[in-house]
Amino acid sequence: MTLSALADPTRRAILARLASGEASVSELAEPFDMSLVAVSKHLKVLEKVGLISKGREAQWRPCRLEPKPLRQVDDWLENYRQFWNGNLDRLEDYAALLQKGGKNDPTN
Amino acid sequence: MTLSALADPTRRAILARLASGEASVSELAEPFDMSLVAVSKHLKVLEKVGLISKGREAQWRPCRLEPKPLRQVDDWLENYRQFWNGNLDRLEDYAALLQKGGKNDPTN
DNA sequence: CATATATTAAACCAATAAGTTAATTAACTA
DNA sequence: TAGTTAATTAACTTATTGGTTTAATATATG
Repeated sequence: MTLSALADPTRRAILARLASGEASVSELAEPFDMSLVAVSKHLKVLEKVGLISKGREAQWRPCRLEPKPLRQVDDWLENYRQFWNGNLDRLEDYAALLQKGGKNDPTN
Repeated sequence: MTLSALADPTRRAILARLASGEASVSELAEPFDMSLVAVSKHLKVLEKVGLISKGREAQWRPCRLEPKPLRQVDDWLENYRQFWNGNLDRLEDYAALLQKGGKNDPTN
């Protein structure tokens, strides 16, 4: 679910924008060449998987980044990180490591 | 692309399997309750984004995990890692700054 | 050669995703 | 109260996705 939400470039751009602070729906929509409604739907997707939360301030719904799902992706990646930053070269070693501390898939 | 490929649980399970060593298409398909053809298509998706590569050995196509795209995801996550492994909740601090009319740089 | 095995290709189908426009709800403002 | 702004809901269209079954392509072996 989280990874599907992250699969869309518009949604990733929204997250990047929110990394520099809260923004309302129309502020978030402004850079994109699509309707406000479309952006609102993207925000709903992000909200459903917990990547953002929305507040209420008069008629605005300030959105903010919620990092927990991203941290879960990071945790999931941990299973594979040994493949590129490790000193290991052989698959058998990876297997041993994964047997020992492998995490299950937290992202679906 | 990469994230869309990772969005499917079957494909993530395939990657997890390949983390413990090469496997043929039918070996990879065995655990799943779907046709071999379906798994073959999943492998094609993974191959297209570079998450796996296929060799040739007689009539078998041994698949192996290719870590580069995963490392790119890891690099992308780096932009957000500050939000959860820092010693302070930057988002809440940033919100507080905005309330006071503070400046606009979340990275210092 | 004939047949079995491993895999891919082609054609098809149902469900989902991403977008649209039009209508609706809610809150502020003159 | 009337009108404007912010955002969501509803209904719809089109493209993509994930699966199916059947057919084709290689490769190995009796």
